[in-house]
Amino acid sequence: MTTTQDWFISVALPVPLRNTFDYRLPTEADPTANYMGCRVAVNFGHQAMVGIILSCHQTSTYDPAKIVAALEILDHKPLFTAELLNLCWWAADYYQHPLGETLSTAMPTPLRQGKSSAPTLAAWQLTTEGKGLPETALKRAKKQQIALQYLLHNDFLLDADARKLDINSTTMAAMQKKGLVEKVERVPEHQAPKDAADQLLRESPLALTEEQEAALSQLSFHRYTCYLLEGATGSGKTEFYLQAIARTLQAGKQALVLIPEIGLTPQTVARFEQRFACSVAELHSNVSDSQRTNNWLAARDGRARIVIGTRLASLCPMQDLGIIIVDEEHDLSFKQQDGLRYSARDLSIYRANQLQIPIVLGSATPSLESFYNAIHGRFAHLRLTRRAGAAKPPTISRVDLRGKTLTAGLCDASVAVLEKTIERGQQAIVFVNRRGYAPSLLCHHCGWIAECPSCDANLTLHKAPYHLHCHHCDAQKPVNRHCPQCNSPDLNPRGLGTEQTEQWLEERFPDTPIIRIDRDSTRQKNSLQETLAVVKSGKPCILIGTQMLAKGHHFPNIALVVIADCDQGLMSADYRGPERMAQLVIQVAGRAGRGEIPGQVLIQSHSPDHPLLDLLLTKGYHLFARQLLNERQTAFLPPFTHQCLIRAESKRPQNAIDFLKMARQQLSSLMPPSQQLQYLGPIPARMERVNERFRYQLHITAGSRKALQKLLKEGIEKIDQQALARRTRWSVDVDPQEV
DNA sequence: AGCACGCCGACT
DNA sequence: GTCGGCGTGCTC
Repeated sequence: MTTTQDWFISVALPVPLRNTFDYRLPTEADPTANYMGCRVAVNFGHQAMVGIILSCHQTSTYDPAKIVAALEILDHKPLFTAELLNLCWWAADYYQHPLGETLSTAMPTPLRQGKSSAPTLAAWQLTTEGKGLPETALKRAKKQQIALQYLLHNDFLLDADARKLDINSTTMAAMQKKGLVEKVERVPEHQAPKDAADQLLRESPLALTEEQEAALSQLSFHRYTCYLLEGATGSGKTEFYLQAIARTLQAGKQALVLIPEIGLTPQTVARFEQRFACSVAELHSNVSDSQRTNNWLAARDGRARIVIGTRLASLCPMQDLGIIIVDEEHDLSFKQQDGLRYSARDLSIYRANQLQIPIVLGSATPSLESFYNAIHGRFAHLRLTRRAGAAKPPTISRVDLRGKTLTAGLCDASVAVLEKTIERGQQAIVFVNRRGYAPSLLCHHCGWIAECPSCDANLTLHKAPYHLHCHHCDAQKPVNRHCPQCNSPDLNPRGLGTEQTEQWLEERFPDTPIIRIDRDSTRQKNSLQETLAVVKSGKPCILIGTQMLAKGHHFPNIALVVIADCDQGLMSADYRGPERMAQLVIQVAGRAGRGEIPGQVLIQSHSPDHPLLDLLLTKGYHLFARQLLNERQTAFLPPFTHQCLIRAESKRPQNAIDFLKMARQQLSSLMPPSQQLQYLGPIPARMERVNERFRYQLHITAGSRKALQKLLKEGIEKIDQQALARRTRWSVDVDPQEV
């Protein structure tokens, strides 16, 4: 006779430790049950924590006398399916991150904190008073009457169904005030909605072009293939996704759609909801914690048929996943930049492979990694070359800035074209890649520049409100009236920011709406959608914005796009600069001329003859990408090699440097440098000091991914054992995006 | 990561 | 005489 006391569970806890911890099963638990993937509350050290049960066994390698009982098992049904657990295990391993923290990042915050995982749905129920009403009551409030009639025939009105009946929350609130209805929590029924095809679709699909049809016919739904879907803006990528998903849903399986971090994209979601009658669950940071939890659980239970979200959605449990779509796969936001530094794209490729399902990476400007994989046959290459409908590709021209006077970042020639565009009643976009008024404040007399006291960075001048702002540590201070060095009052803004262009254009085009879209403007106004309504109305206006504006919004009346400065990408110290520049140019060009209007793109540059820019504009992204790949191959750079970056930071610079020296020594004693393995560092990070902390890094470049993984697995373990490792704040970044 | 324990400086 | 600085060690 065994009791729960004889059973041990291995628990992963959200601590930066690379081992798991054994506990005894709580006495009330059932030793025959399978608790793998369930949360468990435990005492750990001096505090209570929530961990994930990894396994259950009758022996432990830890001294049994020291093992205490876990407090309580928190889930009836595992939060982590075997599939998700395997995925997280892989991620923890590949990205060298502790498993407990990895599992923790996969969960929505309330679940992390131990809140109940019993999924509930908000619903409305009639009160006794409400039940007494005749069906014909509430004639004067149409929406309320519809709700009443529904409730007289059904026990509950789910919030989700209310939306389908076009009844909003104010209607229900009004009825609640009258005492007719009350709010209740309903446990969702376990339906397996394998609807017939005609019930899945809310609208009929668009007719496919020959090209789309051909691409779609290449998809196989019953085994793993990674497809690179390369298609220009407007070539119908989304329709391709929609029809691929429809076929997946018909087969009774779920779809996962990953999109870049939303700057301006509720549109994508709307498009999915418009097409499909089944439930679409959103998972991104604009969804409230409780809603996110509900959606996460709905995905696990199969109630959500389509999950659409940002990179965090890639770590969501799916009951029966049938396809993964990664839209704008080249987008940097798919790589997490702290904690578990995972790439949602790469993780999803692994996931699709494990599940033996298709995955589609879509982009007009594929990342060099994906492009390389497509060329070498690891990915299936699908191409959509034609713009759907009447839209023609825009004309792209370069504006030589050499020797030209610039006003608010624009030269006379560009302003003249802007003017003509507005006169024709059309809309224009001006891209400026820095927010604020000017990236620095300079003393004209002695050359002093306003610097951040905590970072190696200049302070950015903002005018609305008027202050100096550090974009790296967020410090803010009032603008100096006199130079602190020479007391001269002659302090001038230097360089260009979005506010400056906005201000000048407002003076230059007093009768035209000037709309600025960047992180500052969207933070202040919650009414982004209203602002955008002006744009959608099609009336002449000028939009000014950072990259944010380039991401997936569709404005039909944009005739002109001006890129104020594309030189930064060309001159960048980061070897990925040109790739980014090209992606921006092509993406931005896609904003121009999507309706009937022919588009025009002006690229302002001080080096308009730069060979890479020339190649991109005359030969297109494909040949440009091939050229970059050649350069990368010669330079022993990704995707021909694989990199890892070990970062360390400390208030005392020597501390971080010493740690990295030790790390390098440990690693190179395992695998000495060779032609196939290079170490570089410790070297200062691009910005050495941020927020009073000094940052250094060690670069490791390896010819093979396998070798790099082996080195890291063994090396990190050794590094971890050193005393220095505990004193230093350090992290590992496998496949870094930013070097 | 947290948190406690522990051993040295400026304060009521 | 104490409050509190952060170095070191530990967590099943």
